[in-house]
Amino acid sequence: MCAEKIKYKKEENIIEWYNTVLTSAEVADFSSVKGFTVYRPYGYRMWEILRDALDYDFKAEGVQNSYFPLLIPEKLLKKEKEHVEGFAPEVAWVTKGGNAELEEKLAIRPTSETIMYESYSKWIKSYRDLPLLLNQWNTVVRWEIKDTRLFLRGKEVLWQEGHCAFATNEEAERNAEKMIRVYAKIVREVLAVPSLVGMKSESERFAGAVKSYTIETFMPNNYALQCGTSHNLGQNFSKSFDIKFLDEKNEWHHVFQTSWGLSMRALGAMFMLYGDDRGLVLPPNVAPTQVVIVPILGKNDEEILKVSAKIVEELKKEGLRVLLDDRTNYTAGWKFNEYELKGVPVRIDVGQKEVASGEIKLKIRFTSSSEIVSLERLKEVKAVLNRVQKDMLESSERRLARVIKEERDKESFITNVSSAAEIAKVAWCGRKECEAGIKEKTKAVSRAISIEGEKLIDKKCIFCGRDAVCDAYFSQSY
RNA sequence: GGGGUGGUGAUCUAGCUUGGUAUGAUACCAGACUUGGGCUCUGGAUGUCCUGGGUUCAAAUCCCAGCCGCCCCA
Repeated sequence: MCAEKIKYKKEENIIEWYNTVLTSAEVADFSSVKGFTVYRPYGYRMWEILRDALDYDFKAEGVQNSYFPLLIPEKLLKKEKEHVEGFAPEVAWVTKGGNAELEEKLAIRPTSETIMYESYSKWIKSYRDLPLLLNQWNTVVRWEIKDTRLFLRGKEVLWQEGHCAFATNEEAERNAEKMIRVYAKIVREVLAVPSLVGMKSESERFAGAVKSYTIETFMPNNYALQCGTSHNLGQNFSKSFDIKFLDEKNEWHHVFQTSWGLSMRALGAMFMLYGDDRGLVLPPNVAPTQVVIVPILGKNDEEILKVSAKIVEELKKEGLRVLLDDRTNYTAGWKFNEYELKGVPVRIDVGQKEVASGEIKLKIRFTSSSEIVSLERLKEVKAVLNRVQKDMLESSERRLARVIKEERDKESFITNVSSAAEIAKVAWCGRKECEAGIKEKTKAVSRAISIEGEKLIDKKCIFCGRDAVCDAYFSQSY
């Protein structure tokens, strides 16, 4: 309803552009609680679509949904040392219940490992109870000091967290890697966002994990954005929380665990990647409205509306998400701009011309081009949407491939990473001290360590010159 | 922590130097007209001018104190 003109250009002021586009497209809004976002129906619908796709794959892996409490007692949170040290600075606390001070303050979950694993220790007694594969869709609160960006950085995050327990390290490792690949696949297929899949370095690893996997996507300015993570927790938590099982030989063992999460941030990455100066550009697979029909009224209205309704009906039969905007209090031109702002992938105008010719034009948001389809062959619309989805993904893949550069020269590496001219792929020693040195020089950290098993592009670490043990990607991060 | 800058109907904003009871646009409501790229017209509703104090016949405007926001640097 409030389509204000976008006064900012994406290239000139991406932050203002981003905020204006998301708020005026009615995706999200700011609330009076600083750092907390309101997700409006149009934006929430996209989350639902992404969520359903993920949930489907989780269930295919045998994962079940569950729900654990929002509040975590302080001593429970403190049970795993590294974990609490990692999260302590950004935990929000509840200290009062009604008027009474609580005896023990309660943390609003920054993540649910601790509260869930307390239950796990009660539920897991035998090898027959394993694997335990649970997920929950919820929100977590992290009191980050840095300023808020809709979807990308907020104090309350909508996400899912999966928490699995296994009898062996091998199973846990397989699960952690499997889930990161599920994330990469869904983000790619639904959001048309390509990502780098890899492992986190020691200093970037999740607090309490043995190994962390990540999918990293990239903003238009080449800054990396972590979109999803999957952790092999080893036995760190099972030892702190005493999660043990008896095996076939009647011997006690601590379980091996994983946790993995993907948040709404992935949508933010998609908005950033595809939006333009006219507004959002949504990939068809995540668009709440895939096709909008705008009747051009004036003369022969009855006929025009009849044809419009028929198109809607046909497209719905094809399983498409269609909207007919027959409001009379807005002009056609107003609607054109409105749906471009909202990023609707395909628009069909139905006026006298179309009624007379029996042909309609599909206006494609992503390419700003048109395509003629006969009213008799509306099934083709679906194919057009699929092609748009594919084109979008391919364009981003090409861009990502262009931005990643293999660096062999230290000075060139420092220069190019410092200025965010590229994402550097380098041979690296993997040491914490070395990463700290790189960070000091370039302000960049490692985003992912390759797990694709390709050969090292060089034998010596790009930065410190010691023996390299991995290929790593370095870039500025959001 | 240091420096800068700002706070005016729902939103953006003019007015502030030189005090005289707040301007314009958008959005909103009603009606008419219109609909092929953000129509037009008429009418309407909406203000603790950040807060408190001071000066003055009179303060959005000047003075003092405070609160809040944003930007830059550490």
